[in-house]
Formats: sequence, structure tokens, C-alpha cells
Amino acid sequence: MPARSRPLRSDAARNRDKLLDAAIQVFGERGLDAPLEHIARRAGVSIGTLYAHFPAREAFFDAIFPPRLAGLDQIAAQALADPDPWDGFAGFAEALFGMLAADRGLSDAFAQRFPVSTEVTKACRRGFAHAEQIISRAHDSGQLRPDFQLADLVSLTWAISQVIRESAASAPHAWRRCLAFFLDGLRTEAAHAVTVPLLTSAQLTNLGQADGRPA
Amino acid sequence: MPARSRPLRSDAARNRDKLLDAAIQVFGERGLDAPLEHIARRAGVSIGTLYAHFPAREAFFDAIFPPRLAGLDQIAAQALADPDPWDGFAGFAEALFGMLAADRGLSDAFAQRFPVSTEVTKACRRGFAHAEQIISRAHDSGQLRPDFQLADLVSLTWAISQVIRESAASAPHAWRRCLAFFLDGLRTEAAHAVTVPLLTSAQLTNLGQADGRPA
DNA sequence: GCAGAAGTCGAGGGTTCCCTCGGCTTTTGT
DNA sequence: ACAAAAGCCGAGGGAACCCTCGACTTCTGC
Repeated sequence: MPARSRPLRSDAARNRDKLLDAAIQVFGERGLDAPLEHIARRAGVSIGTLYAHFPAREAFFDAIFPPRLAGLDQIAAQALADPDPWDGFAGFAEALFGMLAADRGLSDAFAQRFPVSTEVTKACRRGFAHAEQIISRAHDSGQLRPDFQLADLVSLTWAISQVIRESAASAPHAWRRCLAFFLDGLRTEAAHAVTVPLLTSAQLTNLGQADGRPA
Repeated sequence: MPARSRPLRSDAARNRDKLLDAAIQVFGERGLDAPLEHIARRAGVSIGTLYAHFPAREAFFDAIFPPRLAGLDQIAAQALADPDPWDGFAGFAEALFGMLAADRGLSDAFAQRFPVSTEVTKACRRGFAHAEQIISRAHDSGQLRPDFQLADLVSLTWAISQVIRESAASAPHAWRRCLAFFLDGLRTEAAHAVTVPLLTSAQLTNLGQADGRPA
């Protein structure tokens, strides 16, 4: 991704910023499928200008989400720094979903509810790489049930994201309750045998592509 | 709901049936927001005829889902008949979500992902009334953690429905794993204190109205 | 059979969103 | 201050869906 040969003209740079701000707001309120016209209007710019800067919806995603998802790195670092591996794991989950709860667009992006840019996918993968460390630390300490795997965190993300979306308006903390129950089921001493196989690795690779609807 | 004064003409009755079959298929495949034109086409009938029989999308829901949701009554009866209240509860959850997993339209309807008819809402409420009995039996036996309430089952429904939708195509049983973890967290002996309040009763009453998006 | 009731058809107007493109305006470098 | 480059505008064509309505077809009872 080479920088532009010439820098943006000053008015153009200003418009780009206004568009980005508007996009963050609008995606945050209505989700990633919000009409681009709304973004242009909120930015006080014409639809043509919007397309000049961001030729596709995806281009917004690339510009908006990777920096925001970088917050994950901090969260993960904190989790790994926690002297108690279980507390680190549980705190990671809470902080992660707290991030998603604060921004509907982010939640959509992370749960891959919309076809999303490669940049976002990369950022999510980085998040999962962190998660893998956090999980295995909690496994090693014997606190996290051994049959809980990274792939299960993907399911959990889908699940909690949905609770966040459904209850955002009327009970913005409902997801915390749900997560607390779930976490209690993840402690080693709570574990009962589970016979259902993991998500396939093929599915993990396809994250964000299959959404279950035939074309 | 008075029966029509005159019975349907024979060709009309046939078309109605074809439409209903097509609607079940199409909703099952693409969700409750599938284009009505697809239903008409699959039924081999024109869009005008579709509207003559079902003046609104809701009319399809009323015709399709209440009978299907009646399956819930059986599932609930079996749960209450189980000699072990915990097994009854867990079996109820598995059977309920199994039903939803088998039909995307049903899952949409039950999770109230779309504004849905009053008939469907009634059927869902009946389901929750059953659930309440099952839950309190499991409470009384001391096996289900006391802080798990009916409202939490609503969250769980949102959560698992989403896992079902996301993984339907590539890993149709992923939700079972998720549910198993969750259930382990619901046993009394797994419980750790939860401080987050329940869904408000106002929200339960509004089921299916608020979806968090501003108009 | 036939008349009229009942049902069917599909073109077409409305809406919302997508995205493009040619003409106009602003900025920039000199 | 001026030309050229850069950027902005918004009408408008296209697609997907919604739903209606008047003309046409089929069934039903006699």
C-alpha cells in the first residue's frame, strides 16, 4: 500500500477526515450496512465526493477498523500480564466484548457479519493469535477446561455479539450476565464431557465468507 | 379469526397451498426477509396472486409458524416428564435449539429478528411459559443455579440462534458445543456470583419490538 | 352451456440504495 | 493573478424490492 505520490490537497484532506468521522458515527449507530448516502450527508459532502475518497464500502472498513482493533493488542497484553491466568482469560473476554458493545460497527466487523476487507480480517486474526496465547496459559494453569479451544471463542463471539445487538437499546449490560454464566461453564471444575466436534479448520479459514445463505 | 364465509375456490386453494410450501422453503433457506417475489416464483404463481392470498409478509408468518411452534408443547411436556429435573431442563434447551437449527425461518421468528405477527409472539410466549415451569423445577431440585432466570433464557436464545445462523453452512453442530459449555455454567455447583442485573421486565414485554436500531 | 363471481396476471409506479460521469469550483505553484 | 491540476457536485441510470390495479381467465351453480 504505497503512499500517494502527491499529498492530498488541503480541502480534500479535510473532506476525507469529515467522511471518516461521519462513517464512524453512522456505522456505529446503524451497523455496517448503513447507506453511504447517510455518511455523505452527515459529513456535509456530496455522494460523488464520498466515492472519490472511498471507492467502496470496504475502503471505509479498512480505514476505520484496523486502528480500532488495535485496542485489542493492549487488552491482550493486560490479560497476559495478569498474575492469575484465569482472571487474565476472563478479563480478556470481558474487555473484548466491552469494546464490541461500545460500537455496533465494530461488533459487526469483528463478528464478520458483513463481507469485510482483508485489512479487518488481518486485524481479527491478530486478535485471535493473542487469544490463543491467553487460552493456552489458562489451560496450562489448569483453570480453563481443556476442551475449550480457540475455535470455541469464535462461536462465543458470535453468540455474545448477538446478545449485545439485541439488547443494546434496552438493557446494555445483558451480555455481561450471559458471559458470566458462560465463563462459569469454562472452568475446569465445571466441565462435563462434551461430544460435539470443534469447528473445522476449514471454517476458521473461511471466517467471514460463509454466512449460510445460498447465493 | 372467523373462517371465510365462502370456501376458497378449488384452484385458489391449490395456489394457497403452493404458496405456503414455497414460503416455508424460501424462508427456511434465506431467512424471513427473503423477497416475496422469490416465493411467488417458486410457487409458480404471479406476485399479484401472492398478494391476493397473503396481503402482507406477516400473513405468511401467521400461517406458517404457529403450527410449527406447537412442536414446543411436546418438547416441554417431555422435559417435565423427565424424572431428573436437570436432564429435563438441558434436554429442553437442546430440543428447542435443535428445532431452530433445522429451519432458519423458525430461528428468525423465534429470536424475533423481524417484526413478527401477534400469532407468532403468542406462540413464543407459550413456549416461555413452559420454560418457566421447567426452570423452576430445576431450581427446586437444586441442580440449576438459582440466579438463572427466564429472562436469561431469552439472552441464551439470541446467542445460540446466532451461532446456528453463522455456522449453519459449514459446521451445523457447532451450536451444540456452545450450548454444552453454557449449560455447564448453569449447574449450581459451577455458579460463581453474578452481579449484572436481569433483563428488565419492560424489555421482556417488548420482545420483538426493540431491535436497537433507531428509526 | 352460461353468466357472474372469484381468482389470476403482470406491467408499472414508488422507494431506497448503488455508483458514474461530465461540468464546475477550488487550490496550488509560479 | 492565472493556468493547470485536483477535487467537488449532484443529476440520473440501474438494480432490487415493494405493492396496486384494471384487464383477463377460470371456476361454480344453475
